[in-house]
Amino acid sequence: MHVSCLVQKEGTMYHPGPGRRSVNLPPQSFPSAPQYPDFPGYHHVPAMDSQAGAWGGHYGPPREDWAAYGLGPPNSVAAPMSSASPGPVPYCPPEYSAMHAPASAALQPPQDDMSAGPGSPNRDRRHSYEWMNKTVQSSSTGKTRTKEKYRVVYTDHQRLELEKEFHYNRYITIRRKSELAVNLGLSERQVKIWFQNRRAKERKLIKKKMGQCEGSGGSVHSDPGSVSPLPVAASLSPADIHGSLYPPPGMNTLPPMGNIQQVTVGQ
DNA sequence: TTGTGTTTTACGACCTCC
DNA sequence: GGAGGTCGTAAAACACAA
Repeated sequence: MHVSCLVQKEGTMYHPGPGRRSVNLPPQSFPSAPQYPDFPGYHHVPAMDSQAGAWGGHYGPPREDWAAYGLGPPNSVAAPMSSASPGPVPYCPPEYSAMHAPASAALQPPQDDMSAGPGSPNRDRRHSYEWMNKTVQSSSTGKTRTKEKYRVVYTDHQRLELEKEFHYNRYITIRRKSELAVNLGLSERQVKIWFQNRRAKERKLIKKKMGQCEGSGGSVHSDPGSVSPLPVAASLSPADIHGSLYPPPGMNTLPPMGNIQQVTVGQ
């Protein structure tokens, strides 16, 4: 498979273009300095570079969608972290670093309202997460619904920061999860589920695009060793952090959760 | 408008790991 | 047992054509 095939298409996913769900994001610039001081385990893995596939392949080409976001390190939203020690450099593919905007300004404050102008599709979403403190039970089905509404729509700012975090790392650490939850006004559970859904979405997209590539004459195996067919293999997994190969292609493996906790807790 | 298809949250079931 | 993982799915939110 040629990853570019995937990237090209995925690039439209969050592109604030004329397509549906135009996010109307304001221009933002984020500090480019590597962050994640709390997570020294996310070192850059040279082996992944050599594989030209993991991140490099899948996310190699500059993504216009992220450029449109003023792509930067994902945790720029976490103002408290900016004051933390720089710490070890997290995993960051060269291509990603190259895309970083100059560290001219920190992330603007959550401007949920900013992008929700009269014509913004967000105008109805603002503060859509205010319901979040209730736990109700569905009267009809008996299913427990943790919220008053079945689901809420996250604000563009929330999604942007989550996407940035995801772009930076497919697996969020406990600590980052907590920080994101606080900074975005979400629960940790929501952040966790968002990442789960996001990974599922990526897998789905890649699966779909793999089929398209194959159908269009492209060979999935044309670049052996460059990238795993599974997106999870293209991400930095907790096991990668510890230098192990993860996951075996096509294997429904789970990240060693204990590793995550060991890495993130108590630092 | 309305109907339809897609995407986005949220959950449950089941799994592995500690 | 609890944590978080994937997978499948429900249903709201959304985009768009008719």
